[in-house]
Amino acid sequence: MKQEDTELMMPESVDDFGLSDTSDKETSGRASMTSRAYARLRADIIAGVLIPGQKLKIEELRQLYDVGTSPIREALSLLTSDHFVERIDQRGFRVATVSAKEFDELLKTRCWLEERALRESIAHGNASWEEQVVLAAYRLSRVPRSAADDHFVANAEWEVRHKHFHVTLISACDSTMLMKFCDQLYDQNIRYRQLSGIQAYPTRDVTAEHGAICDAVLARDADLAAQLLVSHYVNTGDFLKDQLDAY
Amino acid sequence: MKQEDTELMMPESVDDFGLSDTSDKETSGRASMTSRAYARLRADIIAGVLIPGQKLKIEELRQLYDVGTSPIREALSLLTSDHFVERIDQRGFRVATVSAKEFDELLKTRCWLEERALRESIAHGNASWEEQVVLAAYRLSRVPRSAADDHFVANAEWEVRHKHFHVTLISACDSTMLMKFCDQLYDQNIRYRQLSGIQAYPTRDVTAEHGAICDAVLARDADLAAQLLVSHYVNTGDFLKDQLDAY
DNA sequence: ACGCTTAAAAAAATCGATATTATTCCCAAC
DNA sequence: GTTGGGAATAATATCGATTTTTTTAAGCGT
Repeated sequence: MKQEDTELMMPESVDDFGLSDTSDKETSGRASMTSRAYARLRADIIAGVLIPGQKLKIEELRQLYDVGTSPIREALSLLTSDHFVERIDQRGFRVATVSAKEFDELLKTRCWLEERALRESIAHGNASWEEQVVLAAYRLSRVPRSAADDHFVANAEWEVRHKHFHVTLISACDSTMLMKFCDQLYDQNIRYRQLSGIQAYPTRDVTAEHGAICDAVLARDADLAAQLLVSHYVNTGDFLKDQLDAY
Repeated sequence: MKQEDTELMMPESVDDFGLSDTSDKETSGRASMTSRAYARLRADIIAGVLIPGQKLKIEELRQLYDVGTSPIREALSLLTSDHFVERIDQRGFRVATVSAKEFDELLKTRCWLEERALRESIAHGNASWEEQVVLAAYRLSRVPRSAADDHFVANAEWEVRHKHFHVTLISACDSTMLMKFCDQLYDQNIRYRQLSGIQAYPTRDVTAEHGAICDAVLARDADLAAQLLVSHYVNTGDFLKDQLDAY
């Protein structure tokens, strides 16, 4: 469980969904202006507060987040590399656009990368990794997917644990780079999930799917685990795709 | 041959090795300060002028490249996401460190991603893609690997065409994201190649390897093509690894 | 009314200065 | 001789103002 990411990250807003890994890092109230701007912008983009394609005017953001131009500009530069923001020649920044085509690519690419990462993890993971997987799966199962019983309301704690489960699955793949790519794609996917504005539970039993993946992993059945993981993503993807006509 | 990358890039220095894609973009002398700083810093890091781990003092860079602090800072932020620069808490920036372990991971990850991308390209590429591959292979073969006959001197034109060949191979994979990841890893790899300071030709016939890959691709033999491509990378990797003790 | 040129407004990019934070170095105390 | 405190120094992070560039609007002639 090493923490090699020195990048700036400091969760602040509630909609953050554990995307900025708050794990074992100094979570003191003190944070650089750049980090704060970065975290808030990112959260607002993922949450859909900032609409895809929307112009991001420096002066507006400056006043909104109450910081100078430099931190805003730096945060936007960082978000550009995360593909949450697009920089236009000499015309400033805007929220990254979304499209059904891009979502397809995203889903596909995630499957390719996560499958590879999972297979490597299964091949190389040790006992400690197994335990971490079990623990992450258990913790995820202990929390309801929705914050309300009758209709769907995103449960922040479930989001955090869900991400942690998926990160743990591939954490033994022995490639920091691959893990970072998967992380990036995961976050992109969450954005699409938010934007699709799902209101209803999916009908399938997501918890059972997680359990099945966990079992296959513990049995070191790479083919089965990979197949289950990919279906898990594709199913969720198809579910979202239906609600993604707006873009 | 679409150009979807709106990111800032503007080749300036000679050591650039075609890493910033100058393809069909406005290559006028006019470029933003940020782009210039970005391109030059990047080139200097890849070329090894800026040593791994070296502190990057804003004031120094400001004077060296003759721009204000903001563009420098923004360029460094961008390079941070490219993993060419590391940002340390509140202590500024430094050139990303290198290590044998990281190189191993890099090589491994490249193989995984490029194999997937190549297989997808072979599965989905059309006639136009085939023609582009042939053309890229031919152009690469028309230029010597070394600028000098007796000892090895990097040939900028070969570098450009080599990259273009590899980009073309996977250009039909239908995933912009995957292509970007591969691009990133390619550039990281070039940095390692530069740092290793190779002086001699590799004994194997690199041109022949490219030809073989091209043939397998045209025959739509995915297994063979993938195997050849991976060997190509692993061979080059092993060759470099031997000379990488310094770090 | 339409297109072209030009002026005014808005916004982005950049700069230089200030405030903040880390580092260094010296000196005293143990 | 080492350790700890605390200036002095150096470097970063941030801000507000200035310079360019782009966008909008207006004017003019056809």
